[in-house]
Amino acid sequence: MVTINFIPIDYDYFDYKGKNYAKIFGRDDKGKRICLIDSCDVFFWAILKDKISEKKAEELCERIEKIKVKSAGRETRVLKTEVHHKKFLGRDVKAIKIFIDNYKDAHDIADKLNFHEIDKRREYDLSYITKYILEKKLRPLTWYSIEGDIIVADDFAGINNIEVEIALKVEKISELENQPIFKPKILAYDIETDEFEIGKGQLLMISLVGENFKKVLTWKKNSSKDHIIHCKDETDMIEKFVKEVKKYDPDILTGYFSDGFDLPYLRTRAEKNNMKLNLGLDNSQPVFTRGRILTGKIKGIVHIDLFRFVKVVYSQYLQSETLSLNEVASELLGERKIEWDFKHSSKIHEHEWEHYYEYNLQDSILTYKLMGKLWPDFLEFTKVIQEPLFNISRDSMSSQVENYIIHHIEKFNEIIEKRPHYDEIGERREEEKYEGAFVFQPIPGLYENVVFFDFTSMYGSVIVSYNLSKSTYLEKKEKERISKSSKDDLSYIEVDITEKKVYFSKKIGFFSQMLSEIIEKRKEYKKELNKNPNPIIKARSNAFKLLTNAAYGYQGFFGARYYCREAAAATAALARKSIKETIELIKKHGFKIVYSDTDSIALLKGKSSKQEVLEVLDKINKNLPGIMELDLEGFYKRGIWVTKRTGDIGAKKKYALIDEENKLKIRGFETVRRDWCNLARETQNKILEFILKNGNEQKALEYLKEIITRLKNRKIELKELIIKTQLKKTIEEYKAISPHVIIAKKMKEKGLPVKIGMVIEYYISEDNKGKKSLVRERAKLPDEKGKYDIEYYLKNQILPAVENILEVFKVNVHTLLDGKKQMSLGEF
DNA sequence: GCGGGCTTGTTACC
DNA sequence: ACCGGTAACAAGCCCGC
Repeated sequence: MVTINFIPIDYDYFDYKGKNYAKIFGRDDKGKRICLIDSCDVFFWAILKDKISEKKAEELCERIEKIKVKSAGRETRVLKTEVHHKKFLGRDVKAIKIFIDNYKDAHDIADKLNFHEIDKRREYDLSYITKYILEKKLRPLTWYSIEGDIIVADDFAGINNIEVEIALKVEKISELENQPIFKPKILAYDIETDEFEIGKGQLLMISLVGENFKKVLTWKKNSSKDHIIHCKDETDMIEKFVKEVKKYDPDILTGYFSDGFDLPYLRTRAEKNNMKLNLGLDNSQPVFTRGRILTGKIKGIVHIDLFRFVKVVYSQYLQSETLSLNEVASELLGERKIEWDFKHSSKIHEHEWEHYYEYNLQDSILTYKLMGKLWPDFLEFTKVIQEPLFNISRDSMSSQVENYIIHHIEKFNEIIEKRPHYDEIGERREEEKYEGAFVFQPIPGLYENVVFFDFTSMYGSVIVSYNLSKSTYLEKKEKERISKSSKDDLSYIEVDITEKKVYFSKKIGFFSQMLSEIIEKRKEYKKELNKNPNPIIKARSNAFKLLTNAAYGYQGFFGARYYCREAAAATAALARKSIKETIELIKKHGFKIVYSDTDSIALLKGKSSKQEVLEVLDKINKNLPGIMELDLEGFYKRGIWVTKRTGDIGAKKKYALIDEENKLKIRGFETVRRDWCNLARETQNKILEFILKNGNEQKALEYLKEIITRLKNRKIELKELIIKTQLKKTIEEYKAISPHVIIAKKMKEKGLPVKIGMVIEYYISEDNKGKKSLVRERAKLPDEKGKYDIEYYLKNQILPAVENILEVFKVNVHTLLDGKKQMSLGEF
């Protein structure tokens, strides 16, 4: 028996003699590669109908214990059963815990449980790894002291063929009180190819970057540089790649979009060359699972596609308009890719190869640095949610919420709800949309001294304050039963969700309880962060913040185990009610409301002092229910709201503010929309800035005239006129062929990469400009020859971007265009 | 073949 | 299919005249 300190990094499982085992890869405190083999009880639940007595339950157990299932060459039987008092969706239930040999047969055995005493079967749809973590409490990225026996020669049919220094059969697990800092060994990689479709073309080079480690493997032109390793051919290069990875021995192998490109491309090329891409610690090849997106798993090494994590966890904080490596790295690291215009290898000049190698290397350098920068987020997310790093790096926010619930439900004695079946998802999706947030209809104008209030985590605090969830939702019958049993003090609340009324128990449910703990922790770590700024606490606080924000969406998401449309609709309804009441209260204090959207309210300070505004805020807070809280978001010198393009009413979700430090805050305007050309965006931005700074339109008008003159004289560079639109589906799927679809087609014909999610760039030219010509007929690729269409850019880009803003000052931009001297106030 | 209303599609706000 | 609804707006589509 040996004892080691161990941190679990990657989880896998296997069958041996019909039984399930977990195989956990990790390190000891000296950095040695360790593999643990362990097992846990395998069971699921049969929830009994309400009136089944203890005695009947015992009888049923006997019958269940006789069940046997034959499948896939093994026979699984029920090992034992136990009757337990559990909770299911907050209700007390009697349930039989059914222990079996092999988790894979849980479904089949569950199917055989067609006894009339049984109401529901649950927890047969959790993964073995999730079950294992729950049962044995060997949580990822946490240090443990492990006692166990060294696995020798033929144990588990030669499972020790794994390339690890120690393999242990676990006997005892105890968490270390003192948790040392864990620094994973990270290796980043990136490939370059001639084609962008998996299965086409060849690999040209592969770069690898780790700590004090950089290499570019290539079978193309020789280089005198040490870090550029020459290979005989593609096969040799792939072999060397595998060797280099094994030698470096990383915990994490990371790429950017590597699930979708680098790893499957490598795998396909290896196949074509009749060789194995045996990266796994047991020399297995990467395994790809086909979801909506390909996912590449390597045994023992955590393969992380950084793009996926950035998309789920980081994108909402990023200013970047795309999530390309270049933009994300430049925002988060302040470093960019090396410039390189893609061309086929046959067209690359001899002297250009060195540059191409450095380009390839830089991508891995950026990926490596990004992984380092995001590591605290990976670590904290993993520790909070308690699923393996591999899943954490890929799961959607709804899965993260769900996994948090699964790993924190034990103390509620709750049996876990099942995942909805295919047809159930279909039904949920067909349900009608419920009414959402309230948006205030603004009156267009320029306002002085604007104050913004907002509710902190509004939807989350509504869910907690009113106890809105699947387990607290009362069907009509239940509601009536409750109202009969306790007449004086109503033990439920009624919520009007527009199309009907719904009811929720006041007895706190686990969802609200968990969410209130999440919100509490978020507050706690935010406070700690203010005292002691550090990346780990920041990441932890952020993890709780994201969970808080996703909880509402989760309950309204059709794929959720704890989906509850009524709870989601009630959350929105109570938020609407709450903000409308707050608006009325603020009005009663003599303030004018100019805007409100979902959880924020804009009011005019008028002649009141800041102090008086804060006093009103205090008063409102004293009367808010539960944990709901209204905050001061900020004081602004000025703000502007404009009319919609059609009609005279004020546009919602479009406004611009300037704070006391002259910082602009622009929402919804073309300035912040990437599907408008830079010229229109920058012109609008400048005009908003002039207006908000000066409180009038004079300078803005001068500026606008100058831009128009420059455009009319073709003095504006083409790159300022490029319009960018994302391709959201394949070209064939489009019913309406808009300019960006035509351009995508052109690109494809040219052999350029065209993929879903790509941002297509184009400009509008003068060519084919007939009377009824469509815009798409004049759209051209940025490097395509042509004259940009001055009229189009004036009429469809510049003027629409500024006319509603200047209209606030009664300036008609169309008369400006005609060259007439048109100044403000002239018209009325 | 023209114009306006409707649909499709993208992006933003919260 | 992989979190919700609200909203603005461009461009294409389509139908009645």
